[in-house]
Amino acid sequence: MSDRDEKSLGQETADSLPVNFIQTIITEDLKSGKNNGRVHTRFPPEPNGYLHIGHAKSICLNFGLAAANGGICNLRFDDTNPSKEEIEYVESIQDNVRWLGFDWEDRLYYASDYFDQLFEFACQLINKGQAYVCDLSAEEIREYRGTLTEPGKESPYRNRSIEENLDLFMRMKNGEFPDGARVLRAKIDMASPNLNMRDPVLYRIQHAHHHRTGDKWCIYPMYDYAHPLSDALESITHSVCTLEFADHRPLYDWCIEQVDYGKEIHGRPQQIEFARLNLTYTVMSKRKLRLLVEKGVVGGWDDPRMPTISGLRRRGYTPEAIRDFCDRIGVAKRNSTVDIALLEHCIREDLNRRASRVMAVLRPLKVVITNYPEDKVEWMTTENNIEQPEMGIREIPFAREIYIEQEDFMEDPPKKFFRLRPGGEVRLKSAYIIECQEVIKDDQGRIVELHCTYDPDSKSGGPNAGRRVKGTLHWVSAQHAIPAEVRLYDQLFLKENPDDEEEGKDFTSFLNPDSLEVLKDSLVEPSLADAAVESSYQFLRQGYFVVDPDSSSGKLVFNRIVGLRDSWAKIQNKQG
RNA sequence: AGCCGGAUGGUGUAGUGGUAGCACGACUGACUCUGGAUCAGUUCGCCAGGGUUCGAAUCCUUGUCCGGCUGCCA
Repeated sequence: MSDRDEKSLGQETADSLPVNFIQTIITEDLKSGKNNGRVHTRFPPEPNGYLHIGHAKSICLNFGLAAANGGICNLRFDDTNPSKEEIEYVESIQDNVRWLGFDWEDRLYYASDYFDQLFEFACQLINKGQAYVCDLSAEEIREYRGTLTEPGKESPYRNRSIEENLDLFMRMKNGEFPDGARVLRAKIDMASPNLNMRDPVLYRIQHAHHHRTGDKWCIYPMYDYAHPLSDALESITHSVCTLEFADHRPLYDWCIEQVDYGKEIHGRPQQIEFARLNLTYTVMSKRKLRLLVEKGVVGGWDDPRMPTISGLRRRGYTPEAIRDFCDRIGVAKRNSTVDIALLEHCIREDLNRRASRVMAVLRPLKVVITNYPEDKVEWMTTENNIEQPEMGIREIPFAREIYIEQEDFMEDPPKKFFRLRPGGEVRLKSAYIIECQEVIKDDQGRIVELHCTYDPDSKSGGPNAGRRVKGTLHWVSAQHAIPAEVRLYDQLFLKENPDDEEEGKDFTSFLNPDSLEVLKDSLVEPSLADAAVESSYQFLRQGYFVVDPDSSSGKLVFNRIVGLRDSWAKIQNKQG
């Protein structure tokens, strides 16, 4: 593991990476002796969808902060709404967090673990006169709440007796009332400028089957009530969440303050908000991602074009690259949109170091080397990673008939085209220099084959290999190459900010129709025959590719993770 | 309109009263049996006005702009 990898796991933060404002708060807390020097964070996903790269930021932050300060981090499922949550999601979330490289050890919790205590706490609030059962309908509650500028008005049920509230709440719990008939509300302040404090709902009736508690409950606590108290019960010290919860912090604090959950032993958690991650050319909301899955725009939550952890994994991103990315984007309170190019940089940097170089021809063009013996096969030596000599060398077969990339030949090339042209010379990587003698075309005038000659004196590694030509091409031997399917992925959206939905358009109208191109007739060098699923390679001169789980014995499928930086493409763009 | 946040190069992020830095991108050039990688270099910034101060991105003030909040979602 590199230095950076260790750092991002939090074992080492002292050097290089700038300290974020949350670490500053923790450092001060540690100095002042707050929480007895404990640092305890949590990652609290709701199991209603797959995790995405934005969650990775939160995961790295929470686990990283804990580890960097000698603390611990819990994984807790915020499963307070059974109508939206599923077991599939709790499993995928655990997989994702583990795969990213984080370990919650024995601290896997569910908000539903606390339903009994949460119920007791609610009774406690009722007994203190700080909560009441309200019979207003959802619409009435909305009307009574007032607006941003006008205060709300008190519910007619606000001053029920403690006994009546207790009785009603118990009967809510016992299933005597239908969904929506009554709620339990906190008695705070209907005139508060903060709408969250205008007697917020604490419990609602929902006759729904819960994936963990089954049919035991038909009342479920709201996030604003369950979250602070779950934090408290887990002795969380720093409860890190995203910006939109800042307005809820007074309510968070109210719950912590009013409920007697054992502050002496559990302490008081502090909520701290940071800005969620946005990425160019992608959407991040679970709702929109789910829509893409449900409408079949993509193949599933793990489609390689999705910004989900599962999607990135299948695309070929590594945990190291994702953690590095999360380290680099920083943590602040200002909303911002990170350039997707930074994510791509991170995976290129990681794979450049680790991936073996191999030869693969995506769109094959046949080349016959006319002066090369018919039956001869030479095994050429080539390095697995020229910058990492310890990764070793391997042998690749060379013969009279080979394939090169279609785009590496032009009959009438523009300026600065360093590849093969009629009468031109080019080196075949780790083999010989060849010269193009003849272009063979079919009836329609399409180029189907090239006849070339090779310079026997130019063999790579040989005594006379020093002769230089401008271009070097990758290739595969026709008789040895194995077929492969290659899936070329591109951005899912054409618009930099797909959330910016202009008049009448929704984000799906910005979808990139060419976000996936499937190549069925690609050819790869024979050493790849047994390539394992999820192993990644650099296809020389082209990019990084990973073996997709759709592969089976005899049928290799590769996903393009990311292309190499391509200065030729830039030149072409400039030339128009 | 009320409350809460926030404004530093193209993007992200440091700097907390003393020379505005780092990363990504872009652009030059060197090197190259990957038009990759690497190396060297260039370009570009403190939202605006006023004030405090020897000195302000930083403190005060006024304004502007941006984001969030009116679920029995989280």
